[in-house]
Amino acid sequence: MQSMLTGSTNTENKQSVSAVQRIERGLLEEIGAGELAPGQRLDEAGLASRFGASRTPVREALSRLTAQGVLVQGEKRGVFVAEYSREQLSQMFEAMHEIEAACARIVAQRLDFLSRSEIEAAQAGCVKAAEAGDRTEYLRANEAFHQAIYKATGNPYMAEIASEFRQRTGPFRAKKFASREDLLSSAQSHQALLDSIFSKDAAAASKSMRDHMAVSFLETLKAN
Amino acid sequence: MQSMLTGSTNTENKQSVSAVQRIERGLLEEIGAGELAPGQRLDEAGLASRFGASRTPVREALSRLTAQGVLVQGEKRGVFVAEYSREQLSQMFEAMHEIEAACARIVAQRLDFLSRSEIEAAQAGCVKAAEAGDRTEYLRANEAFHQAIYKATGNPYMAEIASEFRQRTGPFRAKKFASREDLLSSAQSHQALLDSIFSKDAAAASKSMRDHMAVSFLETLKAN
DNA sequence: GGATACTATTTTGTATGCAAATCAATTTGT
DNA sequence: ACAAATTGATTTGCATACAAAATAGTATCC
Repeated sequence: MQSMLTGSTNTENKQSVSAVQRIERGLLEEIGAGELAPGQRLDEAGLASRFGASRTPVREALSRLTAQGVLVQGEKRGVFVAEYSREQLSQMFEAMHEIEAACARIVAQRLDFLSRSEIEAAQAGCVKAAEAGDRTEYLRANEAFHQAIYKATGNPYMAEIASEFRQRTGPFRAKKFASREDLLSSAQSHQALLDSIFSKDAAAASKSMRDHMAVSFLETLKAN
Repeated sequence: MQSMLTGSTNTENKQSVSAVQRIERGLLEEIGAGELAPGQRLDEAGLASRFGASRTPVREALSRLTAQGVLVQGEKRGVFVAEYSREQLSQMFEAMHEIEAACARIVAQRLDFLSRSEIEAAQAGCVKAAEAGDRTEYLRANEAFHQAIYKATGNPYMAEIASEFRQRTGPFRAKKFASREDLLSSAQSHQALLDSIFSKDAAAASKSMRDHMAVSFLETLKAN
């Protein structure tokens, strides 16, 4: 009778996402999408009612996101969506720069067939979105592209920190890509990077990624 | 009258550390010192009574440390001190490798007088501890040395992730340095690195750091 | 004797309540 | 009229309580 309620099918059970996880994911999504702007204050009670939970899980989620650097604790009161000065943005991008370049170097040295397919598929998605001029779709495809590269390092820790920085800079990068030309240009830059990687030239791969990131940084600065 | 009690002098007020912070720091310290070994299970209630607090702040601290990767959630029940297989250790060190090398490269390009003094002071501490054969002191000095380099990058985010990896690998690296020779050798390796950095040779600095880290990794593997 | 089912205990996740801290606003004094 | 102070309203941090989940232990049945 209540067996239907107590849990979904045992096979493939998605381990009944805890409220904390729901809230954490939800917030990340909203921040990533720019719905919660940098500098915005987050009210515990408000979030609690909005997510249909009590303050306790909200608190835990905020805590974790703060530890990840997505949120910051204000001087006195309140938790805020992390907001970075231009100097901080610049420093953050420098760090991203280094990490992404390291990823590219590693991938160039260690690429296997499966990863190559995945990366190529992701790039195909980027090209398609760029040609269609679909900005939203390109943002998603671009994300997948970079994630594919991280994954191809075969090193979950590299992937982890790279993803973390991506998340932290996400709200700022989200303002990029004003025109269809920007999308096409970005996709082209991807292709240059892939050429280096697929030719297993670690130094060239690293440099291509640096170039790509440098452009990305400039665009981001312009947009913020 | 009570002005003495309500707060220490308003200048330099240490903003009355919250219980969460006390617990978080305490756990980090114990883990770093190896008192809490990798794989050890952490009991919420136990920690609560041990730190003289309730489960709520303990929970928050555990949550944050989990987000930082210092702790991991077990399959079903319990939070554990992160424990890494040899493969995972290897991957973690590879990531550290890359980050530390990037730091060295940046520092070589950007070294200012103050940072140089700080690094040299830290290195002096390492040499002194090594010559004295004081392992405990060397571990501390070595930590200070690496932190000085991170700081010298002028990039808090690079410093942050580098520190994070240092923290995560800390319990494993702590088993290194069996003999006085090991200490001296490590200090010598530092010196080579500094020579590269001070000569502003970014490529050489990066390579020196890689060499240093490679040795560190091998020693760590042997000890674990 | 071994396996399965049922109960009990430990443990986690969430809710609520309360006290201390911070911010805002009104009032008071000069 | 403006600065300082006091009061009032949010809001945070922590503690406790309770319910659901999971493991361990026990008993029962074959």
